[in-house]
Amino acid sequence: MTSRKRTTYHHGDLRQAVLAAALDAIAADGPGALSLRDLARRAGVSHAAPAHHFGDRAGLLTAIAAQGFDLLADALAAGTSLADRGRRYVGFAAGHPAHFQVMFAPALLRDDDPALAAARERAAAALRAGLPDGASRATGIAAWSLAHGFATLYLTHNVDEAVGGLPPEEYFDALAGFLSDRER
Amino acid sequence: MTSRKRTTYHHGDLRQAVLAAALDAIAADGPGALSLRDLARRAGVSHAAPAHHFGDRAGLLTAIAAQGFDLLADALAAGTSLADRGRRYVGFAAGHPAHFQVMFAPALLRDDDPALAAARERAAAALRAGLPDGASRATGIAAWSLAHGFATLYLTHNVDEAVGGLPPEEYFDALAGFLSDRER
DNA sequence: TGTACATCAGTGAACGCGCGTTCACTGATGTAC
DNA sequence: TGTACATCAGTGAACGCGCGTTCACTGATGTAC
Repeated sequence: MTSRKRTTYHHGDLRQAVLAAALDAIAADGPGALSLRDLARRAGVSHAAPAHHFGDRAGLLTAIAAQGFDLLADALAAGTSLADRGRRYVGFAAGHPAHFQVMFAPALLRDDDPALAAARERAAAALRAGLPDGASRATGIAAWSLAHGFATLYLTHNVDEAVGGLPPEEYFDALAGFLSDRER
Repeated sequence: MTSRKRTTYHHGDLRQAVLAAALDAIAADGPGALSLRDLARRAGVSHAAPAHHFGDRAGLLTAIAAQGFDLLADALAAGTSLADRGRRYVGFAAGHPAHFQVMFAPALLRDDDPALAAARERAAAALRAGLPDGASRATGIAAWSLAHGFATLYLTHNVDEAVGGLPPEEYFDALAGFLSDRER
């Protein structure tokens, strides 16, 4: 998302450009390294401009997290089974690593943001909807933990060797088989 | 770990004091917020002192991660079964949230640090040792993912409601039952 | 079609702040003799 | 037991830097008439 030189005074879609720059920066260096001035530089815009759209760092990260939960909800909605939703969960994390990191870094977010809460609830509903009828709450948490744990270990390079070059969601198919649908 | 007023010029064990202050700060605000000057303040010591022991922020966080992997290896070593090791994994995360966060934040660490690599390998060996004879590599990754995912979701307050006030490792006992020991 | 005006996005200079780093230093400790 | 000396931990003043924030501004856009 390197910006073409602007010829007009107005950017056109600075909000999107800043979001995209932020996702790049987070994927490269983690969310801790983010500064609004750096994003302005990346977007080719004056240093004070990003604050116009997001207020501050927490506002920007909160917007990213909300967008992430929305994307996750969308990805899960098309799932056909519990295992398929797990696969999609992992695919989302691998495809949107910056979103995923920020979504689960509560110290960086404005937890009281209504858009964030709404998106989070959409995603939670999509997760619940994947469970077979009559499944216990623990079943859902086990499935979520398995997918979330694998996604996290994958993103932190703790399972590179086992996964090899495979798309991680394919490797996850094998893992999903270990989850029995009732307690033993 | 609020420091008593020192009466001697030398601190005695500044290294430990800085580590303890760092763990407090990380547990409160996440590892991104950490600064060496702040830690010096918390430890009641001049601002340049922490650099004496750790070099810089990455050095300090790397030391914390290495210590964390050692503690994890110790905790796992006493485990008696795969489920018990899962329980201990979760107990470790809940009892050492700052260590746990830092251990799995590769962007913040010096990945080439030999002490870190050694501690990480100790922990990995302890994880592998928990598997039944002849278990597939996928079995191990499934078990690790389940425990790691639950620990992460717990620490990020995503399963507060389900866990209630229970120690999370107790709640995890129920989850471990969902993991069958062979692929279905 | 033209003009006036409100609104909004982005600018750029200025500020104060906390940070990491450097460096000459000082106080404490341990060891050699 | 005493003294000299090396080593090491911690000090504190100074520096330059990037940051967020503020503010008066300017350029572009849309709407009313």
